[in-house]
Amino acid sequence: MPELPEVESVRRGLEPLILKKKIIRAKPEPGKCFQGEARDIDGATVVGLRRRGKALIVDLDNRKSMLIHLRMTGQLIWRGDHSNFAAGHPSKNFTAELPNSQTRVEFDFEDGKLFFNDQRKFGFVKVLPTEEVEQDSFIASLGKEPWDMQADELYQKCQRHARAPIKAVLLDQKVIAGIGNIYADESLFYASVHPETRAGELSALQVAKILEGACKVMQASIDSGGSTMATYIKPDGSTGNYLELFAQVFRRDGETCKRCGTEIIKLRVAGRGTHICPACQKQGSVNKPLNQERKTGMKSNRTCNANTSSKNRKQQPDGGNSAIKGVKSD
DNA sequence: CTAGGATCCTGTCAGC
DNA sequence: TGCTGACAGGATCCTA
Repeated sequence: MPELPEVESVRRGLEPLILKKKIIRAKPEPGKCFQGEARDIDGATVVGLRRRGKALIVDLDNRKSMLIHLRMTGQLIWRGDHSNFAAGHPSKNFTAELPNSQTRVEFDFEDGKLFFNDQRKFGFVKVLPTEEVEQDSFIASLGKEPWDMQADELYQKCQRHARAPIKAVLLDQKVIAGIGNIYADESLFYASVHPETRAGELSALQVAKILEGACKVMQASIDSGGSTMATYIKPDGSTGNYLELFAQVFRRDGETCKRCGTEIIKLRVAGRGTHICPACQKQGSVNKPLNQERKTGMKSNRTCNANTSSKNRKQQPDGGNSAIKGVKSD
């Protein structure tokens, strides 16, 4: 499920491949996945690739732009004469023969083809005048990028959504842009906050910690390439899960917490599958944050908090570690 | 106004 | 083996 780091990986990966290149022809499949006029793209040259939240914006030299949203299962796959690149929702399409049944738009360039694939048709490519991109209803309503947001600003927004579970607030793109289900879970684990905690009950310190977690986890994911072909297809040709590179809780239910060894569990919060360490993220522990800590000293859930200073926190637990669990290596 | 549920869509997988 | 239903979850729409 492409979130901010995945879209940023798409942007960075595609930029050297299609910037200043001419789109000879756009071939959209009929349906909602393509909005606007394909002929506005034909013959245009790409002059910029931008990202806002989870949206990718491709600017063309004819004052038109393409607003691309991958939603849940979208992918952008480049097949060039001299290069290949794929990113977005990891799937067999990264290496499959294209176009296929999931191809929604095909862009013919002079030296390659770009495929917009989307299994579930939730994503879209929208062609509109460049000057109208900022006024697009989705773009205009987006909150700030995590790294542009101050902790107290997020705290104020939490107060505004005081009765909503913090996870729902984090997923709200109007509050903060780019966080999806994966990074919401990871950020909350980082901050040792239970996802069902009402946003208004969080201390300013906890909100700051959540924001710090979001920035760190997403940055680490961007640095490792997000869900690109390179992270999905292992060097030996087998398919792995890019989440293994950084996920502490997401989709790790049944496995043990890397901090305390407790079994990760899955629950449903805000209508989403949600993964937590029940020991590190205790519900209600937020109601008495500081004074209880001071009184009782190191409680069990406090030990999980040990990585306040990122010093002892290794970026990537790679190197043939135990994180590689269900992946068949045969 | 907010919170929460249904909706869109298709492929996968568990269970019968 | 083959069918059915639950599930995946980003954003929007609708309801209370």
